[in-house]
Amino acid sequence: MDLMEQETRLTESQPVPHDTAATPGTLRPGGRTAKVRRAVLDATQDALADTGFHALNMDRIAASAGVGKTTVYRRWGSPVGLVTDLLHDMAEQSLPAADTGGLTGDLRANAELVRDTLTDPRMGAVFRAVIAAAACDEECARALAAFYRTRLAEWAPVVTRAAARGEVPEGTDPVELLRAVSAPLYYRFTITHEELTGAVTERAVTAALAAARDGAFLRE
Amino acid sequence: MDLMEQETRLTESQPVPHDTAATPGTLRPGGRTAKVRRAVLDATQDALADTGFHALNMDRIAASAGVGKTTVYRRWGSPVGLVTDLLHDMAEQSLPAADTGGLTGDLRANAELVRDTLTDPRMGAVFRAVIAAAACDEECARALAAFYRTRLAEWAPVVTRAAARGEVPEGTDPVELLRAVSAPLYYRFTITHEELTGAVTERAVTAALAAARDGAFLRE
DNA sequence: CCCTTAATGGGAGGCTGGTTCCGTTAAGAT
DNA sequence: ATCTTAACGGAACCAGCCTCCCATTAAGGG
Repeated sequence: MDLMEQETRLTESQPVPHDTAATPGTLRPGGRTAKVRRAVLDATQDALADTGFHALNMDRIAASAGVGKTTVYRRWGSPVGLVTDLLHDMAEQSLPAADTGGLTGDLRANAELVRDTLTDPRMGAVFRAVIAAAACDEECARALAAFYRTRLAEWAPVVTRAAARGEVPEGTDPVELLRAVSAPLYYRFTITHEELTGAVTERAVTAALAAARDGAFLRE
Repeated sequence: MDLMEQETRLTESQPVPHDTAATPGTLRPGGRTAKVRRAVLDATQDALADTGFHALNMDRIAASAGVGKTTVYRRWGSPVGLVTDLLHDMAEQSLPAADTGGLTGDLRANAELVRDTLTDPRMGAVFRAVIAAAACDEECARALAAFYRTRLAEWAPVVTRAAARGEVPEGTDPVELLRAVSAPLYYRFTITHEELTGAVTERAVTAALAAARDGAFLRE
C-alpha cells in the first residue's frame, strides 16, 4: 500500500507546483472521477460476489468497469485497496434501525438483518471477502471496524430506549449487547461456516437478552 | 484441492501400474516424506507469523524449508493448500480440557485458552491466516470447521458434568454453550480487531453462563 | 541386499499480474 | 470562453509465480 505517503514528497523548491497527484480522486472529485469510482466499486462487488476475494484481480476489474487499468492501480493500488474503499463506500450508506416497540422485537429485527445480509449470495460473498481482506491488511481492518462502529451506533438507541422502559438494567452497554447478538452469527459465518438458520438467529437473541437482563453487559 | 482422495486408491485389480502419484505423500509416507511435510508446515507457520497470509509464497516456503519448490507445488498446490494442511496438522495435536470442579472455572479456562491463543503473536497470525483462507476456499473452510468440531468435542464433557451437578439446566447443549463463550472473542478478533482484554474474556463467560442458566441453550 | 518406483529437486520457460511512460481528456479557476 | 493541470487511458515493459521436464534419491517389498 503506497497511497499513504504524499507528505514526504517535494519538501524542496519555491513554487511548490502543488502536491501533484498525491492521492488521485481527492483533489478534483468532479463528475468523471466520481463516475470512475462508482464503476470500479460496482465491478469489485460483482467480482467478489462471483469469484471471491482470492480471485480479485485489478486488470479484470478495470476491464469490466470499462476503465483504464492504470487508473485502477493508481487509485487503489491492490485488491485489498479495492476492498477497503468498497468498505468505506458501504459505511456511507446507512439504513435506519428498527423500532418495534419492544427490545426483543428490535433485537430480532437486528439479528434477522444480519442473517439476511450474510445469507444473501451477493452480500454474503462481499462480507467474506471483506473479512478475509481485513485479516491480511491493517488499513482494511480499520475500515471494517469503522463500518461496524457506524452500524452499531445506529442501533444503539434501541437499547437505550429499552433501558428507559426497564426491559434491561439501567447502565446496560448498548453496543455490548448488540455485539452479543451478532457474535454467534458471525462466528458461524466465519469460523464454522454453518448455515444461518432461523433457530440460530432466534437463539442468539434470547441468549443475549437473558445475559443482558442478568446484568452481564453493564457498563463499568 | 486434491489432498482428499486417497481412499479411492487401490481398490483395484492385479497389475494396474498403480494410480501413479495420485496424491504425493500418501502412498509412501516414509521418513523423508514426513520430514519434508514437517519442514514445510513449520516454514508455513513462520511465514504466516511474520508476513501474514497475503504474502504467503510457495517459492519462499520451499526455500526456507530447504525443500525443492517443485515438491511444494506438487503436494500442496497453493497457499490455501498449505494453510489447509497446516490446519489438519493442528487438529491432530489435541490438548485436554480443564476440570476445575466448577462450570464457571472451566468456562473461564476455556475462554482464557482461546484468548491466549489469539493473542499470541505467532498463533494469532496463524488463525488470522486460516480464517482468511477459509473465506477463500471451500476445502479449507471444511478443515477449519473440522478443527473446531474436534476442539469443542474435547471440551463438551465440562458442560455435561456441570449439568449433572445442576449448574445448568439438564438438556443444555454443550457445544452451543461453548460456542457462546468463544463467539464474542472471535467476533472481536475477526470483525472489529479489538484487543482481547481480560474484561472481554470474563464478560464472555458470565454472559454465556447467564444465558445457559436461563435455558437459552437447551437442545431441542 | 537388491529392485522397483514413489517422491524429491534443479532449472528452463511461459504466462499473468503489476509498473511505468507519455499522450489525451476534462474539472475547476480566472 | 480560455487556461492550467488533475485525472484518465493505451501500450509497452518488467518481474515474480507457477509449470513442465527430466535426472536423482531413497521407501518399502521381495
